[in-house]
Amino acid sequence: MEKFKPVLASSTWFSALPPYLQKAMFDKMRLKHLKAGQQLHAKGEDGVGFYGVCEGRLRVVTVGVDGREMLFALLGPGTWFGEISMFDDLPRTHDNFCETNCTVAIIQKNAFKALLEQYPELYPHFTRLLCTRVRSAFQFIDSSAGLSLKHQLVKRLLMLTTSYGQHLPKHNAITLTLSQESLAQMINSSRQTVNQLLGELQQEGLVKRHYGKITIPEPDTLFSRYQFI
Amino acid sequence: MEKFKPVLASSTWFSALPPYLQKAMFDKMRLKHLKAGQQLHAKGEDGVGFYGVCEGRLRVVTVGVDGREMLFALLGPGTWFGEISMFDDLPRTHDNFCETNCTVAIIQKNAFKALLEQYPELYPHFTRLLCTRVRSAFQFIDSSAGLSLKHQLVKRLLMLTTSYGQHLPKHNAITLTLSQESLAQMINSSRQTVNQLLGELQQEGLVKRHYGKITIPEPDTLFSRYQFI
DNA sequence: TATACACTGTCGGGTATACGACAGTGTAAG
DNA sequence: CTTACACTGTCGTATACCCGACAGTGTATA
Repeated sequence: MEKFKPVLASSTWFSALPPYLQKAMFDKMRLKHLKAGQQLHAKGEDGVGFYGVCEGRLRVVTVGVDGREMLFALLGPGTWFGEISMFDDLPRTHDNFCETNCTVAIIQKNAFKALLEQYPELYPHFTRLLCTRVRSAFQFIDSSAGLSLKHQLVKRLLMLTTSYGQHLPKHNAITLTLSQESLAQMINSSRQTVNQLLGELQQEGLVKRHYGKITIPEPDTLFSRYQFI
Repeated sequence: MEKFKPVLASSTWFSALPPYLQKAMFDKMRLKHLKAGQQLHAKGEDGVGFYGVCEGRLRVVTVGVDGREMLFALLGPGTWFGEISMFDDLPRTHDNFCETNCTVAIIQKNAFKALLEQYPELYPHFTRLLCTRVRSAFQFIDSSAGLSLKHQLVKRLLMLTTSYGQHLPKHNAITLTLSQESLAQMINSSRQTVNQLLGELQQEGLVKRHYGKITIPEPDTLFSRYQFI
């Protein structure tokens, strides 16, 4: 447990909590280990807790009426999630699988509510968290509606660089570990089309394709080239 | 002012507030009148207040990089909005225009923060509101990603019936007042295609097309036919 | 080293949908 | 009644994208 505290505290959200609240939350946590491929929770289930990723990577997925599954987000170490069902007592919004072996910290619903009761000053912090959820959902909508696939792709790449590379200086090269297939699922496209578009971006010198990886030499350049116009 | 209180209280969110909190909020409100076409706020502006619609209808819009604008939501009487910028002090997320002449109630940011300070028991109510925002954003994403246009269209129609017809029994016919053009903007499609798809739905007996209106004789039937499968 | 497997790169045909064009129809104002 | 205008209904063409197919390449395991 002790060894994961720095990871959990690396979240920009969590690190804004005053130390005594961080401690209060740590005290309510329990660890859970999951194998690759295992499901943490399913869409429609009752939410049983609030989670933080200690190690490994989780896939957040929605499955459309046609059975195709869309990759909604990748959750890496230091990511907190699952608070929505804690506040409105409604079912989970997404399916959630382990991509690798994972360790997650859990604060059970009872413990969560007890925390809020004991420390009502937590509320402003959670409203902040909810606001970031809404804003990233809106950003997601912007990026998946009405734009050409190429723009969608670029936007998604930039979202991935900021969520994974937030501790790094932005002007450094960033290498994303994900297959073209996964990228395609994120923008509801096909692997072949993604390959094609990445090829174009590579010719423009904005990305490099590797086996199972994509590197972005200068995220800023990619941003300024495609975010506008 | 007095005459709009019942409208503002008809919101399911607001009506869940205990009477003394409703009164506290009413006391902080001021009315503002706007002409058709006028802009209430723009994406990127600082948020100056929390709003409630008294009369008229507002259009919430995002404009993509290609300049095409997407209709995000229609806000009718009894709708509350604008709380996100109140909590995280970041810019507004969308453009916001009056479709008709409108009257809106405003709680200025200062007054809003004072309210929260005086009545911290408001927090759980606002977390509830934020949760509904996140959930409806997720629903929006589900409905605009990876589904056939026909499914997207049906989902959007059903969303519109629930947001406008929430006081009516669900099994009654509902008539939506919006052009096929507006519908097309909502799902990032073209008027012609929407016309075509509505034609198919009409042949299936699920909707009727009128001049500037669409009626859905049995929302439940439409739901059960298209929400699944 | 050999074998299996996952991922990438590329081609070509099929399809959904955008978009221009134009005629028809409801509605409002003089 | 006439005129203007917004909205609807329906073509045909162009095109972006999906998807099957298959060869090539990186990575892991025995």
